[in-house]
Amino acid sequence: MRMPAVEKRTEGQSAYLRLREAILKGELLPGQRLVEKELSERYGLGRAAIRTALARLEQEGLVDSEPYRGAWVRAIGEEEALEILEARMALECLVARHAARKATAADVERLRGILREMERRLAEGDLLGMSELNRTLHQTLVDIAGHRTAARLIEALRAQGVRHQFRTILVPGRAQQSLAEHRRIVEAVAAHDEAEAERAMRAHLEGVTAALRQTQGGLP
Amino acid sequence: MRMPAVEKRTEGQSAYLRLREAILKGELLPGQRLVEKELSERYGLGRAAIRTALARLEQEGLVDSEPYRGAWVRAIGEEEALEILEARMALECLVARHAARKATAADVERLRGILREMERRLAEGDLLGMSELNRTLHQTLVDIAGHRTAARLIEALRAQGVRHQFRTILVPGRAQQSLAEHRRIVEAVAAHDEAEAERAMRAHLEGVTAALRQTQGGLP
DNA sequence: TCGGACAGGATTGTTGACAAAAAAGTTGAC
DNA sequence: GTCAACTTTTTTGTCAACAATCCTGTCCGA
Repeated sequence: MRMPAVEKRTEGQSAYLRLREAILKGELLPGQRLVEKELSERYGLGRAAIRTALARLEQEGLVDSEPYRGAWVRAIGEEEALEILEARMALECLVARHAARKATAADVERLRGILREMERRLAEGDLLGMSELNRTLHQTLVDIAGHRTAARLIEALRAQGVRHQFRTILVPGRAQQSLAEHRRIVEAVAAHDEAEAERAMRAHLEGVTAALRQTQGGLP
Repeated sequence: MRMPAVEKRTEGQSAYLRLREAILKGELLPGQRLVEKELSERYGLGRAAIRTALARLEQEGLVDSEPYRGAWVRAIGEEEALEILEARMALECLVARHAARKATAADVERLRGILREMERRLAEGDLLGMSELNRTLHQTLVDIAGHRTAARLIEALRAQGVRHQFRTILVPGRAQQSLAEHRRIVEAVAAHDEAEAERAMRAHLEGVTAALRQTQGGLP
């Protein structure tokens, strides 16, 4: 599904993007029923488009459905959230290796720029900004790696795990630690050291996992 | 999408399963146009069901489409085939570790049973049977691991890579090597040795990768 | 009081028609 | 023969209506 600029989108494409975003942003909550007629009215799109979008979102793991009983936002439990992190770890280590192999000087500059911005945000106490840059840094590594298959899988996992991961930013000291971990990854990539890049990525995601375990039971 | 027994399926579910199978089996070829009306007539299903199935298959990576221009079976090139193997390697190593941690005596017996059957097939020169048992063994490891997220991802990757992997069975000596590699995995799982299970799985999939490189350019 | 039967309403699944867009074919000028 | 403009055909995208199924509430009998 090639995704054109806004003006040229089909209703089906708009429906998919808007519902996906609503789920990722928490406007549509885990367990919430997704009634076609209601969504159709809310988003001003036809029912056929909504149905198609729901099918797509279901394949992506964000929605569950049953014949004649409808669809709902899939709830990701604690156990699955950890599974998602483990799968991400496996794939992001692969990406880190590839990025270390392929990074150009410009790529490294870009990564270091993001690190500097992260430092700035941390100094301002802007945890949300940090979280957003965290994502930007990971996405940049994926871009540098140029491993499309891993990129696709990581994006789907990120979408599924986003609600759980969000809360790790509230763990005291996690932001500082995260910055140090990211710096280690970037320096390994800059040095074209594949094994160190993998170890650094693994350590980082183990830190995320630990933070997640620390916040278990406390969904915002 | 809970998948009920045949009698209770919606047309949408039937369409998805039948089209998916047709793609995996090579009845619908890479690059082939998937025209809704034609598929509707061929499979005796409504156009709406076909549309929904195509959307699902597209999310799964088996189909590509463009607005107003239709859908086609996605062609997986050599480079992507290797990417798929790399991503599988990352995830199947994770699975091997989990299987090594969790395997019961009954699980190990089951794995050894599959190995014995593979030996039988190899002795008979039945490469197709070997290939099928190869898949059974991997699936059994995934079952033992009980890591649903990895299972889902591996299944999608398998579906995408199946056409390329199929030709590795024709590489001289690959079947014998594969059996030895599988045996090493099973024994590591039996010994609850996570690190060895991971190493054995990595070595196995590296063997698959090497076989694939050996056959490059020669799609059947 | 409790459980089963039934009706009505809500929602999903399907169908067929029409709108919109792209692909293919035709025609005429150079 | 080539190319551009135009027309026709094919196919996808959308819509509204109807069919099918499930859920909920009510009623009645044991």
